Amino acid sequence: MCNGIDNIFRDRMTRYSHFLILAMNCYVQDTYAPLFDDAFEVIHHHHHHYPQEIQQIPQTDTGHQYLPVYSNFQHHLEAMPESYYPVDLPSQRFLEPIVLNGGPNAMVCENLMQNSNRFPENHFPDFFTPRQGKGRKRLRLYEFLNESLHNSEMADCIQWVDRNNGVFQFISKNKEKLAELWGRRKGNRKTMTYQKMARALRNYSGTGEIVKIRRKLTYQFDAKVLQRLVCNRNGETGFYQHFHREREHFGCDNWHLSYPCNDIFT
DNA sequence: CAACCCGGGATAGTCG
DNA sequence: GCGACTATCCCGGGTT
Repeated sequence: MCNGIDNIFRDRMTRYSHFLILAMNCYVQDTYAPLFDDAFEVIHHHHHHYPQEIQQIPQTDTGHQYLPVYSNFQHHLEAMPESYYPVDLPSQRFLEPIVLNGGPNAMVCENLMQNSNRFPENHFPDFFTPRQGKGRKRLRLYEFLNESLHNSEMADCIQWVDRNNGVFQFISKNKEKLAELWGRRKGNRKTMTYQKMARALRNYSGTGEIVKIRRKLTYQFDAKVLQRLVCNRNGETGFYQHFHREREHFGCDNWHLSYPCNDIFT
């Protein structure tokens, strides 16, 4: 990476220092490896030239590093000042969350809050929003719909009518919500609507991935497409497998507060 | 009449 | 830079 870019990132790397372990935690899961390749190249370079700044990451006498518990990465970074996840540095794993209420840790709180306030608004999501850049296959609408159909939390938006034949139906009340999620997932500037999403679905009629059924809000996957999607899911390559691995990995009920997939991927 | 459906056509973003 | 592909966006109009 060139020096110019490195200079641009220099200040940012300091700001993000306490966030890096979180990023690395994702990195080792391999799902987001492409997203962080460049970032870690910069970090590595930065650490070589500015080790004193990286060392500003607060650390405790237990050898653990504290990361603030964040919520709502998607639009605004909100650090909760009293809740922190200790991170075991060698393994890069989150430990049980703790509450810091002053004492020797007050500095840690203050430091983290100070840093978190310096995060540029709407910049954090850039790190976590799964881009569809080089080397990553673009997410297709029908793949997103298939994902949603297998997500119980989306049952109020989309449901199988005849699962064996790939027939599904949008729920009228929440179809706009699903469309909005699709738009956000793609990183659209404007809000996706059901009407626009349905237009994209109608485009599939030409290629055959999905066809319209003569019933309200009802569509059908092509048999071959459906088979391929099932194979992909069984191959443990889908997002939700990753989603659940992360949940187990963090080993805590409120893991989503520090790694809010619900927001990231919607 | 509202909700849904349809398709044309311009435009945008990504990828090879 | 270019073309293919896919999706977005807007629209007018048809159907249920």
